[in-house]
Amino acid sequence: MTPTLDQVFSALADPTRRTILAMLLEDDMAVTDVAEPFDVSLAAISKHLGVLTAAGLISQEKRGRVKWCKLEPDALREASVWMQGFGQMDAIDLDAFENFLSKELGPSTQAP
Amino acid sequence: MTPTLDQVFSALADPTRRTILAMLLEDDMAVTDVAEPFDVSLAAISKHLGVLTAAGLISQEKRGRVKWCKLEPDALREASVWMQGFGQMDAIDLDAFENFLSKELGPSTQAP
DNA sequence: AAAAACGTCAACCAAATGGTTGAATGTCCG
DNA sequence: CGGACATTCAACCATTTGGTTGACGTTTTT
Repeated sequence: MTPTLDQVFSALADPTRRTILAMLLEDDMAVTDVAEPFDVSLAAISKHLGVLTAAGLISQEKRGRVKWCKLEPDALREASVWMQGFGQMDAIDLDAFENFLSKELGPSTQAP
Repeated sequence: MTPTLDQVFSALADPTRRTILAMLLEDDMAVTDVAEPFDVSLAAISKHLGVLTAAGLISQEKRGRVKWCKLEPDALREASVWMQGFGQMDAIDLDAFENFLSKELGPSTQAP
């Protein structure tokens, strides 16, 4: 089931979860190691990881007794595109945008 | 007080609020007019607008008995930058962008 | 085999969220 | 002035959220 914008944005709304994502930017991590720097229980972190997984922002793979957490940055794309619709054009690839425009406004599709 | 990433992302996590933002993309609107298409009470919409204002995503200016709501897209920048840190966002998904244009702005919108 | 490590589950709790209704406030108009 | 309109406030309710603790099932280590 593809995650919704609701899931992605509300997953990002929690500072603990954003920190976890930033940690995973460095490297894949086991659940216990993700939990280590935080001042909450392992179970709480396990729940956060469940939310991030449901939102598609990370994936989890169990190898032996260790469950590895891996960042899935592609899940941010849909949300990023939504935001860019509000004028954050400096954030997008202008070449790709021009390419899009020339395709849309090309000779055969030009509005009368 | 500058809004936090928490406030921005959790404001964006609600579909009603995202729809309101998309409506304000077209034009400034009065609270009553914002509420009109939704199937909830005016008070509920008023609360949503309060959340959006606290997040800095809109501003509200009272002129006479009418309170005008105006999109403040700059508030998205901080959140957008945070997401950019996760990479692979530079090549915008053109299909998704087109989808945004047609879905959020509506088919009646015409290019100038 | 027993112990330790890894992680989740279940039950519970407090606080936040999104919704309702009805009264209250302010403003325009006849 | 008095009424209609625009918006918020206050009190309330159900659900969700983020947290806890302790028990539990697996896998590794000794």
